[in-house]
Amino acid sequence: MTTSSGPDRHRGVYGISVAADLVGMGVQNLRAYEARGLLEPDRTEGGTRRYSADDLDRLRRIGDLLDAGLNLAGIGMVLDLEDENSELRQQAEERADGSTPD
DNA sequence: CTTCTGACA
DNA sequence: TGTCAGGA
Repeated sequence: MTTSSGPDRHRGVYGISVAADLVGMGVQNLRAYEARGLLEPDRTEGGTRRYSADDLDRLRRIGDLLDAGLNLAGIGMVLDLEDENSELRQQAEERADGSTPD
């Protein structure tokens, strides 16, 4: 298990500067997205943002949606719908035990 | 690292 | 509208 680490998908430990570098954006952009409600990274005791791998993936989605011509307001709605759709699909998977409609 | 304000494409 | 830049 190597130091019994929890799930590494969420609660990742990425500082805002490293997260901004990974997504190729400025730190100010990441804060602007959070101000618009596009994502909500974890906050440490000192108030520093902690971006997880899931947050990094969401930041990349923001860049793609921005390139698609959407604005921060529209991106927030899309992200919210995508998150809801993912959850609905997961619940549907639990009900369909081994059906695999595909 | 945080937040705010200012200016630019 | 979104991004970049500076200063506190």
